[in-house]
Amino acid sequence: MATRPNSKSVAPPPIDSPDRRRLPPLLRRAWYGLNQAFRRRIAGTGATPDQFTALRCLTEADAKGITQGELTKLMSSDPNTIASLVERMEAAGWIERLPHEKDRRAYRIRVKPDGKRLYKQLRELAIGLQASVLTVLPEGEREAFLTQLAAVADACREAAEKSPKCGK
Amino acid sequence: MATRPNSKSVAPPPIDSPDRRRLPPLLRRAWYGLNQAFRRRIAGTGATPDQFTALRCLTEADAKGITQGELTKLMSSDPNTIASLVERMEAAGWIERLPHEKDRRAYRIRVKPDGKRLYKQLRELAIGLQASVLTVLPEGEREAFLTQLAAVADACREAAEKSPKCGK
DNA sequence: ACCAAATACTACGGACACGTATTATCTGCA
DNA sequence: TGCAGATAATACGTGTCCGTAGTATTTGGT
Repeated sequence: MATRPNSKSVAPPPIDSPDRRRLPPLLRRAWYGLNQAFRRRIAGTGATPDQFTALRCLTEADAKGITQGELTKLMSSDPNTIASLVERMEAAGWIERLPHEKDRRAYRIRVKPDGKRLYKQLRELAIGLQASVLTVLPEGEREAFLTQLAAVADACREAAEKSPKCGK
Repeated sequence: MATRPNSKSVAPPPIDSPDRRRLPPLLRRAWYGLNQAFRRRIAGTGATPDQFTALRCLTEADAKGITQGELTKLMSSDPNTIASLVERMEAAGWIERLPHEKDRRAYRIRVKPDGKRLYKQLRELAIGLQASVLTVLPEGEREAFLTQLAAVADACREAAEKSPKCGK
């Protein structure tokens, strides 16, 4: 779009609006857009995007069941959030919390049959959505893009961990 | 790390975990990480990341003041969310809502002096954070990455709008 | 001029993000 | 062995995301 109106001067005079070049708004737009699209597509199943993410993490992890703390890390989330998420999913009958055999503080979370069925169903929709979104990038660019995004994501996480609630 | 246990077969056997190559988890990790890092860095100011985003949008927009609907689009957000966000910011004395001169349903939102001061302060922190995150990409790759991310973000938004709350 | 449809916002509610504080349990170390 | 500190969850509160529903106002077509 748009020829550049005034190639200011300096080195990076690439495009038009300076707004389309800022990382935070772009990430915000991408994440909320993707999330909203997925939420609407799966609305009929009674599940939410986060619940699907949890099911995916649990399904791909050790079949013995992982703890809430491990799920927290896998989902790049927060212990408090996971606690209530897991509570709702347990109430829905998709997962169960068994006592941990070596640590009486923790649980082992397992996906129940209903949860497995639900996951299969959601997974199809998720795959379709991701594919349709990624087609906006030329085939040859996708891998490199995802690699860069992974590097950025790690940098974001690291930045977050370096500022823990006030200088340590 | 790990050497690959069994390089299954096919063409793209690039890295290890297939997990690091999925768009949704990467976006999630990047967005939440960035958001959390920023929230912690600005905790002392009493503002939240979203409130900063709103201040930025309002500041960069027409000085006459925009409506909540326009702010909703600028923030890739939702009318309901914006309503409560604006309510809190008005209560904090950072913005004001004036009657719109042509549409009695709408407001014109303006940034008050306190809001402008706050914005300047937050902006410094935001710039620092964004810069430090982007350094993980080689200088020469950043522009292309942001361009691709913008394309993906638009695709996500479009996907969301194509699934409006149940087939239209 | 009139009315249906669209639009700007509000009200209410469920789900999530995440900070702080508390309880129960585990671990490391003297 | 004994105990401080770390760790797994929970409880509670504020802010945000967003769906549904309702009110006030504007717009477009007749």
